[in-house]
Amino acid sequence: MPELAEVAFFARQWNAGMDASVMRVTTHSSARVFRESPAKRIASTLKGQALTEILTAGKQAAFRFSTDIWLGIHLGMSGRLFTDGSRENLAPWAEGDKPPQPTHDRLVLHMSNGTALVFNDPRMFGLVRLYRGDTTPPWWAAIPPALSSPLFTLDVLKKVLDSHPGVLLKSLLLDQRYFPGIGNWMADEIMWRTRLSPHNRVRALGNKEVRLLYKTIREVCNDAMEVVSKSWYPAPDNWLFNHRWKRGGRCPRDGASLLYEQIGGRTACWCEKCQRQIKNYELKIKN
DNA sequence: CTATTTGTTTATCC
DNA sequence: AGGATAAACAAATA
Repeated sequence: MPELAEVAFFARQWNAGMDASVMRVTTHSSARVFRESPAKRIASTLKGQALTEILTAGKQAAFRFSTDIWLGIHLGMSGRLFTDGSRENLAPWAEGDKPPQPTHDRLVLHMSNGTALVFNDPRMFGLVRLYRGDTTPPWWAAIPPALSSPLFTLDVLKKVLDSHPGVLLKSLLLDQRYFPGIGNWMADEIMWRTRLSPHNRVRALGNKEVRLLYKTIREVCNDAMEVVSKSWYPAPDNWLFNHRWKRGGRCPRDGASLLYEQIGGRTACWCEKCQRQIKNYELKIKN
């Protein structure tokens, strides 16, 4: 579930514990999410420390305690953050979906102000890790600048594209080394808004497409943050987003049936009618 | 029973 | 070397 804006939404839930300190920690200590940092060590380190800062970048969240303790959480495929008070009625599952089951709570921080901060992850592809230091952890500093920041320039994008000419564009968009926070739905949304078929390889893009891609990446990130990170969904109906989940969906632009295909190991949803395949370089030469 | 899933890493092959 | 593919991780859902 969680991509850029969903991660930001979930991380915000833990604001309820801001400035309070950790009284008690409960963990599902054998859980795979603790594969890098043992649950016991996390629990003993956090005890008595105050939550002082919440950060998100890409698909990752970091919680700073006191001054030099950093709790990093990656939500993986099914991870969620909430407080015990909102377990039943938080927006992501308020309408119909089952609330998170307590048996899937992997880490719970019982805070001095009475709130409990919960990390719940049924599938356990998520990751919890701990770091001590005066500055952000190495794995945090390694996350590239946000795609919405001034540091992500057209020139940066061009260099990334130049370094991977043979890759499917959609696959490249999923690469967290270059596009932090973009996941499967955002990548499909970007491809759809640029009217480029997911079968296009990077080298097929001309200058015009690269500029359009740049604008669209930023637009989708900004839209997602604007709509999702503060109040969750629904998304506007003129996004591909609303139409891509159930098979049989139709393109909001032209009403054509959406296609679902495995491309680059992931399910791509796209509209054959309005998303075009750019003629490849070899064909151009022959013509 | 089957196949599917909003993520990532690793192995393997071409 | 660069890139594709499958598998692995684990659990719910259709």
